[in-house]
Amino acid sequence: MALTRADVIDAAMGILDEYGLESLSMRRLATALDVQPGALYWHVKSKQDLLAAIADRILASVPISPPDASPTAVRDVAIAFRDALLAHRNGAEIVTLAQALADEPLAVHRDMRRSLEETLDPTRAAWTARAVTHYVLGATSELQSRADFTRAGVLTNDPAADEPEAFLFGLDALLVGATR
Amino acid sequence: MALTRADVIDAAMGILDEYGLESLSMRRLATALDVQPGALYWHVKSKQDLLAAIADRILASVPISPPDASPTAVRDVAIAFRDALLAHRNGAEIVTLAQALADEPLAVHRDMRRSLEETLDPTRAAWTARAVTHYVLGATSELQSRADFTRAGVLTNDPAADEPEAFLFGLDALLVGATR
DNA sequence: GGGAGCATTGAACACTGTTCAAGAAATACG
DNA sequence: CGTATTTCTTGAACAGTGTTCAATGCTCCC
Repeated sequence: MALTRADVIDAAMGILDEYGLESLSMRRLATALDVQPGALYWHVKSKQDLLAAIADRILASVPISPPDASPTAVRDVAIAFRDALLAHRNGAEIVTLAQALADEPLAVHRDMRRSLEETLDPTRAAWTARAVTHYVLGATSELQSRADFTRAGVLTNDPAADEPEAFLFGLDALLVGATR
Repeated sequence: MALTRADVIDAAMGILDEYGLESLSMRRLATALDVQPGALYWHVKSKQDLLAAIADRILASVPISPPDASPTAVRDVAIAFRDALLAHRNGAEIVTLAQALADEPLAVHRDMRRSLEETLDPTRAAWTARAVTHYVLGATSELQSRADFTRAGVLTNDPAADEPEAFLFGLDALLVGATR
């Protein structure tokens, strides 16, 4: 049976979760699929294209909040955003990369922005959504890269057991400060 | 005259500012210094070591706030932090990388934390300093990567002319929310 | 002048992403 | 059925990456 784009992305996410982003090379992916490296380029335009597809998959589990968003909708979305990133190794790094290369903002960003427009003017809503996105990606990136180093044994340091609490503190501070 | 570690870092920053991080390879750096690639490894342990040194240089211009820090000290430091990042192409990306690989927090982070301890308990001060660091790095990273794409012509989109205002809005929101 | 230590070379190793003519396999059509 | 067409894969190569290391040059001090 012939390879599918979905197969390629599936296999890529498998390598990602098991061995990490730094091990995800086109050659390794090809080997995992029992195929020559060149074959991948029929299903995927480039490695960046592949990473963008992976980012989409990672973010697919973030629910879209309903139009009649409650005041805490943004908070909930941000938490779901973080959870989605944490569900896959190097999730935050990949989404950060993909977001930087995309010309459209992330769906989760637009969602938060829309929710915020219920209580803020459009400009401030946009600014706040951007701030929350940066904060979530930054905090989660650091957490995951520390986890990577701890795994590799180069960091014996405990990777912040107070992280969930610290994350919520910063998130709430941002939201309270923006909507005060 | 023999090469110096400082020479290597100087040349690296020259390439960085003129051609960007993606062009900063050890071979290109060696060529710029009229030297074989292997010679660099006498002055620099690895490329990561080089990037860490560059990150230090980038952050060297951020002043250390005095011990008797005023209430707005954190805000000033965060602004100086951002300015330092913006002073060099891909500054935010490099510092993010270096920070992830370092086992000690950034000096600017410790500085903000110390200032915040004048008005917050140590735990919240630490959380807030981390949040601000993530926010500054995230916001500046996005700004600079958009600038990169605009330079390359792949993005005709205007890279957010309201950026300084948006940045300050998010920063103030975070600080007000954390110290309310 | 000779020796010690600092600095550089040149070549190689093991990778990386990507391209592309050529061929194989599957599908559609007369 | 056979042929033509599209879909997919191969194998090989290209141009680059970070890094290592024996051999060699250079400089400075005794």
